[in-house]
Amino acid sequence: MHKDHKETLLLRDHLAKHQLKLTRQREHILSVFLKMEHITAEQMYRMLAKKDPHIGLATIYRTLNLFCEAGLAQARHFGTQTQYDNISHKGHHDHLICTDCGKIVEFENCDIERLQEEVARHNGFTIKTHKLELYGLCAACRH
Amino acid sequence: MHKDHKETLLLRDHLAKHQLKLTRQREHILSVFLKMEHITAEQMYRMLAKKDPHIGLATIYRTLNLFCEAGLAQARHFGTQTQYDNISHKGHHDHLICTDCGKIVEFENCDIERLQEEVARHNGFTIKTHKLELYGLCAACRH
DNA sequence: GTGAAATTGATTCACCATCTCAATACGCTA
DNA sequence: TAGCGTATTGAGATGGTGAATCAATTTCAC
Repeated sequence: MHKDHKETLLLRDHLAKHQLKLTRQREHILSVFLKMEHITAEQMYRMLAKKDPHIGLATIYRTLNLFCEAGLAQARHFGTQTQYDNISHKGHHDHLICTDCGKIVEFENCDIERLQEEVARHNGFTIKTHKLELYGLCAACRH
Repeated sequence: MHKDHKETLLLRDHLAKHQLKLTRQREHILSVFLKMEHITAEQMYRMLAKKDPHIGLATIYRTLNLFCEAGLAQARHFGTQTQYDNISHKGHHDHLICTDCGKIVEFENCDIERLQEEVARHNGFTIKTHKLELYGLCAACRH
């Protein structure tokens, strides 16, 4: 008996509800996507090139947007590119960025997240995701 | 006696320290920028067209990036465009953004800022600035 | 299996931001 | 304030991301 991921079922469900079809390409893209916390279309393209060299970039963009509509992914603009975050990876990371040497430290802080929820509720918003970046000097560059 | 904005002095200081020059274009762009809380290069271009029709888009992009380096502005990618935020509008650094209609609510939360300092100190960083964006649905778009 | 309808992928397109480079403006020095 | 070295400008070219096009192909309900 073959057991599918929760996300696979979610996708099948979305496809069925919208008269969409399950294709070889969509399966391959999903299987790569589920392994990653976040990915860009270009990254996906390079990763797929090994197994299935003929999947076009257009299909990847379309499919990642489909994942967003199906509730599996979330698009986030980071620099000039779009990152597609895997929603099922709940551990969000925020970034400390050194403006001098470019070093990046990832962190997570529950108290901050709780306060964010509070702010959002106070303004009538329901948060889906967030981006927090702290810019400054790391210990090494302060001297 | 002519009294300059704090931001004008900050810009002059940055220019002097980096062997850069104060030009008519930079002055015009600064004067428009200071009136706004945030602006895109395109918006700036249209606003300047009235007074100084021959300022090129390239110059606007270069100058807004210069403002970022001088600590006057902060770039933020929203949708496909880049917003340049006026940092001097203190207490309006952070944003609640509706992913459906694009509505932006600005907020400030001292507790969050204090926790950010704490996280930074814990990692040996000294914060100069930060960027916090919460994405979700506003009250109207939730239904 | 058959056929209507969705999907694919090579390519083109649209858009934003940056780069190029000759012409020009700034500002230091005398 | 004139002269000069250097930064800046602006028009256009360039690059890079993501979306649109459309003929050929694949899926799936029957």
